Formats: sequence, structure tokens, C-alpha cells
Amino acid sequence: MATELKGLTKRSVNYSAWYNELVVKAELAEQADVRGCMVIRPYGYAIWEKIQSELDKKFKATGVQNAYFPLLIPKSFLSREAEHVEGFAKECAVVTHYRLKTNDTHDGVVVDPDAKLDEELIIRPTSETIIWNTYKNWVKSYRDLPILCNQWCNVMRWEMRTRLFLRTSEFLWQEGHTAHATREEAEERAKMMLHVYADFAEQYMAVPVIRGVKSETERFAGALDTYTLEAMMQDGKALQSGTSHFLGQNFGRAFNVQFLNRDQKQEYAWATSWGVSTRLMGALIMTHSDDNGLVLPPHLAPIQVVIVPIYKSQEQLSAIDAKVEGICNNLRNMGISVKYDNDDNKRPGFKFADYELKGIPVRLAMGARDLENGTIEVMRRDTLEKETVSIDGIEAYVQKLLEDIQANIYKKALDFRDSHIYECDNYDEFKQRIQDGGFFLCHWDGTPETEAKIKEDTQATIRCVPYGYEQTPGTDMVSGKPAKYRVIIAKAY
RNA sequence: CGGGAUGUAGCGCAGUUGGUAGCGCACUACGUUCGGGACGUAGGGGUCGGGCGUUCGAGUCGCCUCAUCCCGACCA
Repeated sequence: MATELKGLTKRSVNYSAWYNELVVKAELAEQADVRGCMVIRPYGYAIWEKIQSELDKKFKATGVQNAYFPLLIPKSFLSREAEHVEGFAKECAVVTHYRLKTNDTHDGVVVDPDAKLDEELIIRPTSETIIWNTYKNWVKSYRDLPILCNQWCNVMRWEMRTRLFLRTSEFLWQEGHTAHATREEAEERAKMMLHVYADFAEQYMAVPVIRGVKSETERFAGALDTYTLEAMMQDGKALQSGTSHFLGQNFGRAFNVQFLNRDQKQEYAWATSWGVSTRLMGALIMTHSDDNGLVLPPHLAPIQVVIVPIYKSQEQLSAIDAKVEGICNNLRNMGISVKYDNDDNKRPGFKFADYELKGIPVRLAMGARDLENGTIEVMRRDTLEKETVSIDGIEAYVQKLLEDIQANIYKKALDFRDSHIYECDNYDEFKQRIQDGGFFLCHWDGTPETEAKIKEDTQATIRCVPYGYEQTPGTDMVSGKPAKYRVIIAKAY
């Protein structure tokens, strides 16, 4: 992959993976001083806000309400659910003290040993435990159900290894936690949220996703079923982009959330949880970016259109200002976000390159020539094509162009993905070809042993049992045993 | 937690056999420029990650330590 960006000198040369290093580091985020944490710059955060607001609308349309629960979780809560604690124990940040004091030499502070907590507190890696401990007080009757809560918050997982946006120690996400009176209702909710995520990924992020179910070993800690979205990045690797879990009665039992059902019997509540994180921004970058930087889908771009004036004198600028003002107003009235950059400190060429790096879908440029001819230059970020069009009807033209871009980058990503999905029935062939990336549809006998062998031999994992693919029985390429269906196998981030 | 590497100006880096710190970009001022990351002139900015040691003298050598990055195992 090319890494050299014109004008960036050596800043760019060091990054081999431009799509998750250069663009992100240069424009959206940077590493904080704390291990594996990140600083999200305002422009990057604007993208996250857009993701938040659009997803939030979709959640609310299904009856979900937002709430907020504590950051700190008593250590004992985590161990109430056996699998859950096992899954997260190795990556928890722990609060042990509540006070500092001045050191002996009076030039710094130390932890006050007298301020040790009786019970340590865990910085939430996820909030099932503290939320279900709260639900206990909310649920007495089937009439109290369902509870459909979501929270937008940060969580912390002290990962061995971090990657910007994909696996940071601290990350922003939303986590939905629902409680239901029946198994069917909970399962339905878990599946429903997967489809909410999938629709969002495809319609807003223009990221095609495969919906499916995780194998037992890849399941969330404490879940009976984990539904997942798998997206393919430009290097052919899979990125898990959203999960929804059917948790059965595990947390109801662990936190004693019982209710009297219609048959007047005590029953444990049924649970789901589902989440997406700032990892989605990683997916966005790694799916669409090119050598000129980020390519944002119009439906998510904080700025959809940027207008750059080209002028030699203040008089010319004033004339352009006047002309552009009307266009800006019209576009805004159509619900299109526009930035008119008449900042005198930067030259046009710089602005062009800069907004391309930022992924602004459409750029309009107006200069003296255009003033004379009644035209304007339009550039679309996805193909970098430029054309000069009449200023009459430019607003409708831009509106249509934005939709074209949205559709085009989705199609481009979809074509790429579909041309890198292969059916494979021969293990030796598989082992060789998987090294170049791609998704492999292979028969699986359903055993963890086979799964482990594939992982050991190739580092690839079973991503999911996919929906939407016609399934025929066959033979497991590893074990030779009969298999009921094909699974998606890929290398993953 | 194993293996590898790196810490020098805001960013990216150079710094030879030890001799008192430099380059590009960025930044400031002025001028010329302005249709694809402009140019000239003049400037500002550094406890060389930290500590201890060797030495007349350490960015450079030794030991310790901290941090970050990359590759694995673990994970959204």
C-alpha cells in the first residue's frame, strides 16, 4: 500500500498501514500518555457523535431508553457469574485506594496506605453485573418487564496489546441491557438489535456486514448465544463490528432478579446485552480510505460539503462570498451540512488536500473564472473526479451527488468483499489461501477441536455461522466428519 | 506475559572515534503569491525519557529504571 502523501514529508512514510495509522493519527485521534488510551480530536469526535445520534434514534424506535450506571463495580459483583468473571478477570483495572498524600520529601504524592478500600472496585469492562444488581430492585412482577435500557459510556479493558480505535484500553461505546419475562422475547430482542446494527452499518457507514451467530468458543462470557456482525477490511481481514448477546437467565440468577409470572410462579428474568464501540470508526476508516486519506460516507460525514473560494483580491473574495452565501443557505435548508472555508490563512491547494485527508464527500470550488461563466467546480471524494457545472441547480446536483457517493462507496466495499469470499473444501488449499486474507465458507463439524486446530495452524478463526447463505450439508475439511453447514473463517483484528 | 525495537524542538528524524545540539515540516514577522499541499528574508522554540556511574568532559560509554511502538498469546 502506498504511504506517501504529497507534502507530508516524512510524517507519512513511517506508517505502513495508512488507513488505521496515518489518517487516524494525523486527523482523528492520537495516543494519550496513558498506555493504550486515545485522544479523539474534535473532528474525529464529530464522527462519533454522528454515529451516536443516528444509532440512538434507531434504538428509541424500538422502545429503548437511555440511562446511566456507575463506572466502578464492586469486585464481588464480577464473580457472581462464573463464565463472566473468567472472561474479564485478566483485563480489569482495579481501584484499591481512595486517597493520596504528600510524600516525605514534599515534592510529590504517594498513595495513602491508610486509605485502602475494604473491597476493591473494578473499572467497568462492561456493565452487566452492576446493571443487573440494580434491576433486582426494579423487578417484582411480569408487569415490570421488559426493561429496555441503554447507556452511552466509556469502559476499560486492560488489553495486553492495543491498536488505535480497534482495541484501546479505554473506549467509548453503548451497551444495551434488557430484561424480559420470557425466553422468546429476549431471544427476539437480541436478534432485533443485531439487525438494527446491521442496517446502520450498511445504510449509514456504507460498510457491508455479514450477520451471523458465534460458535461456542467465540461467545461472550456468560452468553447462551452471541450474534455478530463481521465486516471485511481492505486487507481482507475480518473486523467484528457489533455484537448482541442472548444471556438466558444467567444474570437473573446471579443477581437474583426474580418476578412473579402470569402463572403466579417465581421466575428469573431473561437477559440480553448488545453493544457497538468506537471500533466502528476503525471500520469506517479501514473500509473506505484511500491513499489521499479518509473517505467518509455522506450519511455520516460531519461536514458533507466544503466550499473553497479561489481569489486574488479582496474584491474577488467579496464577490465569491456573495455568490456562495446563497448556495450555502439553500444547501442547509435541504438538510445538508456545509462549510464555507474563506479562511485567508491557507491557500486553496492546501485546503483541497486537507479536506481530502478529512474525507469530506463533496468539494465545491469557485474562482474568478466561475464568477464570469456562472459555473462552479465540483469534486467528489470517492472517485476524486472533478467537473465544472452550471451554478443553476447546483443544490439539487449536490444532493444527488451525495446519494451517489453513499451508494457508490457501499457498492465498492460490497464488491470487494464478495469477490473475496470463497467456498473451500480442501484444508491444504485453505491453509495456503487464507494467508492472503478473505472470508472462507467451509463446512464445520461443530466441534471445538476442529476450531482449535484451524486457529493453531493458520491463526484464522471461525467468525460466525452466517445468515443469508444457502446451507447444504457436507464434510468437514479438517476432521472429515459430516457437517451440517458452512461457517465463515477468516483472520481477524 | 514472551520476542523485537525505539525514546533528541509541536511532528518526523540526523547526531561519526565522547568535546557543550542540528535538519525538514510546523510556528512568528514582513514582502511577493493564491485554479492542487507557494516562495524569499529574518526569527522563536530543546532539563537529549528518568536515575546512578565512568570521565577533565556524556545525546554518545556502562548499569538500573520508566514509557511507547511492533510481532505473538488474550479480547469489542
